[in-house]
Amino acid sequence: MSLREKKTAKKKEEIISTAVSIIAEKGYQRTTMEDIASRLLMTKGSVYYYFKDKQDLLFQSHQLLLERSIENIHDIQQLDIPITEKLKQSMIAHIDHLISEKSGFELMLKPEQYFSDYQLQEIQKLREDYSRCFDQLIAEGIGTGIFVSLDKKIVRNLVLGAMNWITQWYSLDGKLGKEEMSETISDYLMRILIKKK
Amino acid sequence: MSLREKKTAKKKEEIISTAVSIIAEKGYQRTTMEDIASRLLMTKGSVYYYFKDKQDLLFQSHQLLLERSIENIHDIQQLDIPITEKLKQSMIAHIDHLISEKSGFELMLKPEQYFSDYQLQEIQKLREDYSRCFDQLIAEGIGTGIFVSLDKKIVRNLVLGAMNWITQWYSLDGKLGKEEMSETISDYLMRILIKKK
Amino acid sequence: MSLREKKTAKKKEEIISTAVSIIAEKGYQRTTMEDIASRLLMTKGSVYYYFKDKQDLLFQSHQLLLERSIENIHDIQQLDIPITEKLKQSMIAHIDHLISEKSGFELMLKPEQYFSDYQLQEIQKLREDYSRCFDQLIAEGIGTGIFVSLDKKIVRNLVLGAMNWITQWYSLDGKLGKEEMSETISDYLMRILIKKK
Amino acid sequence: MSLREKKTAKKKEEIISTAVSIIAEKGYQRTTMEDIASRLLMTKGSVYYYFKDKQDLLFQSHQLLLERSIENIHDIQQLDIPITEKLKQSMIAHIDHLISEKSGFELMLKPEQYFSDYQLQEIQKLREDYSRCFDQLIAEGIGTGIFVSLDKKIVRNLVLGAMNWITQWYSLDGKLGKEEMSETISDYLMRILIKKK
DNA sequence: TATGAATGAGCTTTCATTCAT
DNA sequence: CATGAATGAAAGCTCATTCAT
Repeated sequence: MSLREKKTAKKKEEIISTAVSIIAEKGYQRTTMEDIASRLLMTKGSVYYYFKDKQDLLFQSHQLLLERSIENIHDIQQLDIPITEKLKQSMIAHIDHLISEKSGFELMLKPEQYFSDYQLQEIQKLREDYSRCFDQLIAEGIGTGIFVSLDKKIVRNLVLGAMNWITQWYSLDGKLGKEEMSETISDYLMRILIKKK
Repeated sequence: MSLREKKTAKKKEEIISTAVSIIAEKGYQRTTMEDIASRLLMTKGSVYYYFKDKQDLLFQSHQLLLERSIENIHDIQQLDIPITEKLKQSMIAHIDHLISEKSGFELMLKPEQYFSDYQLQEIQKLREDYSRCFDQLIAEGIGTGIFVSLDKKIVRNLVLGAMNWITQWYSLDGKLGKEEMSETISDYLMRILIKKK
Repeated sequence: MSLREKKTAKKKEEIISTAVSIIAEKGYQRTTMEDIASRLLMTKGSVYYYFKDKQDLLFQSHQLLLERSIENIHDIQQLDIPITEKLKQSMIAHIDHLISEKSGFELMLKPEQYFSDYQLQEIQKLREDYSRCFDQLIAEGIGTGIFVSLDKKIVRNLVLGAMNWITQWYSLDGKLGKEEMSETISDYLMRILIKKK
Repeated sequence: MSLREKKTAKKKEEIISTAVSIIAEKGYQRTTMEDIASRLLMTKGSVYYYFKDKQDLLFQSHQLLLERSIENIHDIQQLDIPITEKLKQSMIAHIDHLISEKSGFELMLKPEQYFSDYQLQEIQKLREDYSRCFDQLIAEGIGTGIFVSLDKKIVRNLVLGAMNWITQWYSLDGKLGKEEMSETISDYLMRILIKKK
């Protein structure tokens, strides 16, 4: 990658990161190109130099977030820890990611409204990658007899849903700190899978 | 209520119901007053005869849905069945409501972006009412020693989140029917609370 | 005039009087038929029973006000008092009328914007009638050598303009009462015409 | 001021000047942004690039006109001519300004209907500045014994009112030219103040 | 007569997008 | 590369007016 390309890439990431946070605050529709540009001390025109259009910016933003999430989970899967621990760590990572990015939760809801067919495919691929990570952990747990034998897709969806909802009710000023909260939540959710003696 | 008033009320409900379903499909911002009016074979002007502005229509729609949900739950609470059964039935009712209304999940996310201060208060009141129903069931279960003694607010939020997410992944064309699905999900979620033997 | 006709006439005057005062407050364009109807505890539809359209209501309102002004002046002209006194009284009557009606000063400005050709003619006729009264008084004063021989049309216009402007700056809470104010103003304006000794 | 800024400022003045003249013709409410834009061979959108909204355009227009009027009067006050002459020149300047700009007389009437609180304050400040100029001239004339000792605020208001009304009756096609007319009017109005021998 | 309901033309405003410089 | 300026399509909303009942 040439110096120029690096510079461009860096600028793009800068824009994406700003876009993500504004969109997370205000929602996609309510976020204007002007909002994004002005927070970056740029002009709208410049943003269009880096991104074809608003949707493209959105797409690349979403893509980046998903890729990072997947990396997080992959890293955890490499660790040499018990399966229950792996699943818990994955949950905690998911929660942390959500809270720190307050990421475009909105986009998760109706991606087909925001993305073109091609983009949608890419997004779906990434989502499936992500889901598969969880599925594998669950399957492994069931296989080794540690988890109850439930429908793994349903469990995965329930767990992800329960976690995604957190951004709606968790506020930092509450009594529980971020770490305790993640711990507690993952413990509670693990109860779905853990065998009763 | 006079005949006139009844007719007006009916028309309002008609509009609300159409609005709800279009907003559920396309999202609030993407739904135009024109969209709503034309599906009702009305003109925009007529819709404005019944609702002050778009936001007012949204507010009243959301309010109605919440009120209906609360009624559902209240009805279940009156039943003479064991606490576990009550909680399960409430979950099933919640899921059914979500699926049949495909209701504005979007609005649950950032109500402060959509509603005025006064409206927000009303909405919060209703939401709290609703949450409280679940909290009471959980508290009762813990009190009678049937449920594990977990933090009831957190459990409630996890359960609601897990259910709300359903609209994102559940499609009718799947293998499981609506009833089986609700059953399965509520069973799985009950596992969080049910004591291990 | 039958009873029915009388009732209708009375209702029309009621509407006109309300319309005049709201239009005086808010201006013609900003005044909606709804404003007028609701202050009368009527519905828009009813107002349309009495007046063809908004413009017609405006026209008849304006006409009525002008006719009343003309009557006032005519009455004064019949009095058996010196010419200077007659002119002063006329001024005072004009001022009183303005202040009590706060009447659609706005309409005086660009009648051609508000009225149809036919209506405009009627209005012009009345205005000329009114102006002529003043002109006659001035002409008489000049003829009898009491007033300086100035261009009577110009003087008349200056005097009327000076008076019409009053509504812009005179407020009842000032130090001068309504009567003193009319007195003072007419005195000052008479100075234009009164001969220097 | 950079070249860019100058260009922008010029464009703004261009828009203002067009807006002023259309508003003077048709009134504020009847003037649409489309009217203004199309006379400038622009699109509405472009006008909104320069002015926040219609009201803002109105405000800046009114402000500019007032500022120019004040400058005119200030210039005259600097001249080394007798007080009577100064007052007459000021009147003539006022009349000329009115006729050439046909300025938004409408706005003078009910500014509180058109402007926001902040804007109203600014406008009031300018109006007071302007009035004060006249007041000072009158006061000086009274002080030096050349003018009769009348209430200077009332005289000022009468004089301004008489002049403002001119736009209603003066038409260029009359027998008197613009200059003669201004001369005559100022002479007549001066008679209010000039001492009788 | 009176009215509730409906209509539609017209207006203000927003904003993604383009493009000459 | 960056930007100021311009554009135009679309949206929300208002309101005079009509009309069946």
